[in-house]
Amino acid sequence: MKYSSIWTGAIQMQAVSLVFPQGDLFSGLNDGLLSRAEALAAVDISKHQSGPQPGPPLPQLKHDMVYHHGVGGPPSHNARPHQMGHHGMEGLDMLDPLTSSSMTTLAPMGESAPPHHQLHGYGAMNHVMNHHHHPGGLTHAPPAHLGHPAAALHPDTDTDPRELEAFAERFKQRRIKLGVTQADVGKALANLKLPGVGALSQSTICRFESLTLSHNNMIALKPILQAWLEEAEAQAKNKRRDPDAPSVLPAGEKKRKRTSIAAPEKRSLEAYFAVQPRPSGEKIAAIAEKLDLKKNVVRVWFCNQRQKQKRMKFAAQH
DNA sequence: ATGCATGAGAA
DNA sequence: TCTCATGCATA
Repeated sequence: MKYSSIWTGAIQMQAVSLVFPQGDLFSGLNDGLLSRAEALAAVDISKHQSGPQPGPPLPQLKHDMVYHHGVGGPPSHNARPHQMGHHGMEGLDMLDPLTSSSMTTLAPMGESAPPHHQLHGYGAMNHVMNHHHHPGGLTHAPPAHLGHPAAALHPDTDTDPRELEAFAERFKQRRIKLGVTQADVGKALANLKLPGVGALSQSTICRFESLTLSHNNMIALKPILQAWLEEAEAQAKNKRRDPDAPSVLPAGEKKRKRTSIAAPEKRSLEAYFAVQPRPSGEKIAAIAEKLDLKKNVVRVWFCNQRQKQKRMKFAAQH
């Protein structure tokens, strides 16, 4: 068995705050520069705030809060700046995956150019497309109710992060009490037959409970899950359940293969991300080549990374 | 519980 | 092309 921890040796070292000309690093995109950017970024990254990007206009500069895992814990959120796998000196003294190109560590992503059939077979997708207005930019601070509660009337209460957090917590507990799994909830949602609401995956339910969804997503899902919870508890109370189980398990669908990015490459990507969260297509291509990854893989990685930043899990928000 | 991915819709 | 909501696959 292999139970290797990715954070190979958390070599601690003083965080050296290096300053470097960011412009040069990416304007050229040379091997050396890339490596250097990676190395420097790896050390300097402490907490980047997505400031106004010089490139594309960001119409929806929302909040980007720190997140951390460690769900399942009490509602007490801990404030803690997230940190990536800090490794420090590899780029400075040694270990430079880009230039030395001796990354013989592992390369599980063997598919160089397979007939990528992107089918993901599964024909019951239902999107809870809700286009709410954005929280405006921040995660908090409901204006001011001038006196009356008005609980379910306006978004103030519904969008309150603390309310969501509280609900998620309650939801999880009661769900467990009912002896229902996250996957069960997901499927059961379809049985609720609420307009536009179908089944959801275990992933989504899990993320809801752990608040690892975007603020808007949380808000959209809350009423749905709340509805399920009430229904489920009602049935549990009556102790009855009609044995109608449509278990129409899909026969055999093609399996999607999950490419896994090795630790060294991942560290590089994180370093690049620290200096430029939104690299252009060309830069992505260059990075992909350097790391010997498919361009699409790199692109998607950046997309997902950006999404992560926007997730909930407001640590020091309130 | 979370990493990598898809797809629709917005820019 | 990016964002956003979601999901499959997997640690």
